[in-house]
Amino acid sequence: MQFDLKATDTSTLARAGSITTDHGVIETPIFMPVGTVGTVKGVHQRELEQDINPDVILGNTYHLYLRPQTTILEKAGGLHKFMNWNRNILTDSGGYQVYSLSANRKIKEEGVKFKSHIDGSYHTFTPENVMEIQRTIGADIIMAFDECTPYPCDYQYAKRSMHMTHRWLERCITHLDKTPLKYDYGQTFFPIVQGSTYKDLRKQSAEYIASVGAEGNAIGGLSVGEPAEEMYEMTAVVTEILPKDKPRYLMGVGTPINILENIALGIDMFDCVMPTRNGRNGMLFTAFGSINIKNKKWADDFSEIDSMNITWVDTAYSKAYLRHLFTVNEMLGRQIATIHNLGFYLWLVREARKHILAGDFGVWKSKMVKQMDNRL
RNA sequence: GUGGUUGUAGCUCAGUUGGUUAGAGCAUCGGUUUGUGGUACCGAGGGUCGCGGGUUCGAAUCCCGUCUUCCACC
Repeated sequence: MQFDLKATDTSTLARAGSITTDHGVIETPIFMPVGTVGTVKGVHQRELEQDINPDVILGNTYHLYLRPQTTILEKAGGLHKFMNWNRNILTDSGGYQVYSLSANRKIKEEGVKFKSHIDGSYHTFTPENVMEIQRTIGADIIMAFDECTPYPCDYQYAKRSMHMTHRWLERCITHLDKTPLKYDYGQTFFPIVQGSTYKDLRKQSAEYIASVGAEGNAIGGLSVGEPAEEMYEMTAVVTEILPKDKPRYLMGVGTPINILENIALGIDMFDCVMPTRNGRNGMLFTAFGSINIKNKKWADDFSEIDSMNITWVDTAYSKAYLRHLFTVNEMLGRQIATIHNLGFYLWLVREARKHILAGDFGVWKSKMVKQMDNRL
């Protein structure tokens, strides 16, 4: 993997760069659509490639490990071939699922014992087997196995957890070095900064993460319910320490505004379920604010979904028709909303990149944040 | 015509020997969603219990009349 920093904004810490892997170039800042179980829910490959057109999507170790399971993925020749996606894939390690499955797991130094949400069977994730699973899935970028702390989180727990995540990181790296690549392309590994919402822990964690010299670095444990201001504070502390010549990935963020604010703080990569999940539940994101398409006021509004026409669905369907599809619970409604939202998110980061390259990102960002902070 | 049966929220229905402010599912309206356990979740509005009378401290519930639904028999 290679990272080229093309430009840094004049008034903010925003950067434009490009990541090159064996599956192509990722222009940053980037938003990575989430494709948990080997599919970006509700989106055909053709729409994903041609209309939404991201350089990279996300997969999930926890879900893919449970189904279809690694034996199938190995027979398929890896996730790229299995799902017919020839661009980049990043896999999350399962650390977040351990957090969200909180009622059904036990975290110990050795690893995490958890109960499958599908059939109730017991499994264990350790830094070692998670590395092996990610080798088999075969994503271009694989993530360290970490503990994502909840919010709020008391200081002592956050500190202990952070140190355990650091120890797990060493085990991940040691084991990865012993585990050969399974396919004919490379994989790169990103460690994850933790430390909850405590500046001193974030600083300490960022310094430790930076010291391992990975090709890219991630920030985890945010966007778990903390106020946005607190998230920005943590990002600022961490990006100051993480190396400038390597990509920085803020995991799980966020709203369109969160993304712009964090780009301004020097983040290069994002992923979030929001455009897909909220889209499936009737929420549309636009450059002028969000829309709940289920609201009655759209029932006889025959105007196009989004006059900006970022993806073809925006002008192919009216608001009234899309509302009708949600009212009658037709899957097409969820598909249209998902395509629209992902199209918008990708447009947003591409615009951000353009403005960073042009040197006027700060001004543009302020205008967009004000404009998008609105419920239509 | 006779006998039985039915009537409770927009719809389909619960509602105990009569006992607080008559409930549910669906529908409607609004909200939530941040490294996807999400076809999800939370909340709100909506009822002269067919109608009229009676018994009772108290009636969706018991009695009478009437209208209505469906069934059977003439």
